[in-house]
Amino acid sequence: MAKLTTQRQTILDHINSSNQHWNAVDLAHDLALRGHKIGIATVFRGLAALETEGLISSMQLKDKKCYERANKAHHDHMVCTSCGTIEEFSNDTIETLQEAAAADKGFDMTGHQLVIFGRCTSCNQKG
Amino acid sequence: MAKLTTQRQTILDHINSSNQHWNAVDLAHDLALRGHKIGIATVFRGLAALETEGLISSMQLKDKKCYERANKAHHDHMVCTSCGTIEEFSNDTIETLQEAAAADKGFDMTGHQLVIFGRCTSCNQKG
DNA sequence: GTGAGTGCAAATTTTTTGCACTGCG
DNA sequence: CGCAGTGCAAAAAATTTGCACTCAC
Repeated sequence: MAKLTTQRQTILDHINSSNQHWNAVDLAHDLALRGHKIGIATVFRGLAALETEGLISSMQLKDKKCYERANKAHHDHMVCTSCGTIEEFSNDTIETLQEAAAADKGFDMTGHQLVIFGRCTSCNQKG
Repeated sequence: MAKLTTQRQTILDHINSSNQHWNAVDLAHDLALRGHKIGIATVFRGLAALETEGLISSMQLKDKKCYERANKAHHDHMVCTSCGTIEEFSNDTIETLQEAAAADKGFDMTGHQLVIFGRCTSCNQKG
């Protein structure tokens, strides 16, 4: 069991008190703005430790890993390619079909990642 | 319309004549082994150009972009976390449900990425 | 000769690592 | 003391970019 140090507590609180998806760099920057200067390596290691403990979850985008609160039901993500907004959605049928597809190929499925790209409602309205 | 130079032709032929998923670095290395030394930047630019022309397709993993032949029906990927093998699968129902989920959120869906992680058959047998 | 393409090396970006140092039990 | 955690700076790894050079039309 990793230690929940002051820095990690700060990181955890910040993630828990927001509904956003944070990547290490942005989170470190935002914390610094609020007076919590934490070394970037500590943020990376802290996030990994918190995820290992199950205190936060993550999703991987091509260029960065984003962390979010853990107390949510499983869901997948929709990313707006225009403004970067991340929305969540879930569909049990899709989940089931994925398992079936894996079984069909003899895969012992351990996880999956489904990301839908597109333009969100507000970006669409802006043209 | 980009030019199909000697280098790009070489890259294209290599991808078309194999059923594998290539990332730029591995492809450049493999081509070099076969006597086709192409600068890594040229490989990156060539792959991007070929994809723009629709001559090859790609999938994005967290740490690298993999290119494959374009003359295939749409499919998603299953990646073995043990040996790195990439298998393909497709499921129309999943595709449809994704569109429905996007529409439900008011997203103008432009693409998606579904990757299933797990252990492939042969890795499972090895224990 | 003009513009796209090439190759090399330097720069970028995200994340990891080495290492000396700090803090708590 | 013993050790996990921290911070900084250097290292990795994939990809991009600046720039001089080459080549086909």
